[in-house]
Amino acid sequence: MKIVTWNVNSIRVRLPRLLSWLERNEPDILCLQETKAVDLDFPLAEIETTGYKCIFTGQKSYNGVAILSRSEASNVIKALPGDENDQEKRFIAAKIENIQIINVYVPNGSEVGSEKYQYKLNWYKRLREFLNTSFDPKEPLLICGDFNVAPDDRDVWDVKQWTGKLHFSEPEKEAHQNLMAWGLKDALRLHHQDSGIYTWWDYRSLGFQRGLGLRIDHILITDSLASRCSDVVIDRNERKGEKPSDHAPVTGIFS
DNA sequence: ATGGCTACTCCTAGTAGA
Repeated sequence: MKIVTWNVNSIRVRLPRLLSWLERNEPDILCLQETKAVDLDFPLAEIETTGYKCIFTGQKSYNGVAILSRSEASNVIKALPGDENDQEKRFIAAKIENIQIINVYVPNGSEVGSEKYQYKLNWYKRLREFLNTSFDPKEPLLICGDFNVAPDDRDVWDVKQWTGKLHFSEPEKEAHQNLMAWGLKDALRLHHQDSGIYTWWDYRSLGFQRGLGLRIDHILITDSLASRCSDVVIDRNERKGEKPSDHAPVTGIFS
């Protein structure tokens, strides 16, 4: 069973690549972030022709999340509790194939110390509270997405350069650790310990060509799923060629 | 030393991303 997270950076621009990727990789569940389309503009018909079911919530210009799946999703939730009126569409969750799936696009944070940075830290905190009140870490639960945090020194291309910077500041890393402490494991780190494994590369600065990236897209799983997880693979090839997203798809493989 | 690109919008310049 393959469960994927991919920040597509506009589902409309990325649709040809998305459809091609689906056909070649046949994931069971695909969590997308930054769809950047209101629900009326979401390319549902094109996706449904592939045979995938799809749930989504979007807004104009920014954010937006979706889950594609082979089998039907149930218990769909499209906002964190209390955020039902928040314009920022960053959260979608559902039960699929007996696994509780939570797909998130954590706020970027803009600048350390800014209002948006506080919103990011607070968003993390509310996500943790949602887990506390809604689920049990003994359940098979997977939370994935673009977390906009590089968890440790191995996940940035230059520790010295990134120290204290957005995505790698101590409060952000603590917020991420606090989320994990609910009872989650970083699926990729169950299988790979190397530094320099990235999921995002800046369009500017030729980041990809120079090997300068960050690992900010994660698949976090409870123990009962960790025991079923045989590997996590990052599709770096998808960052190449015509009109790539700046993020690569990250695939968790489960028995 | 800087900044580079991409995608968005009541669109051709300003905002945001990370």
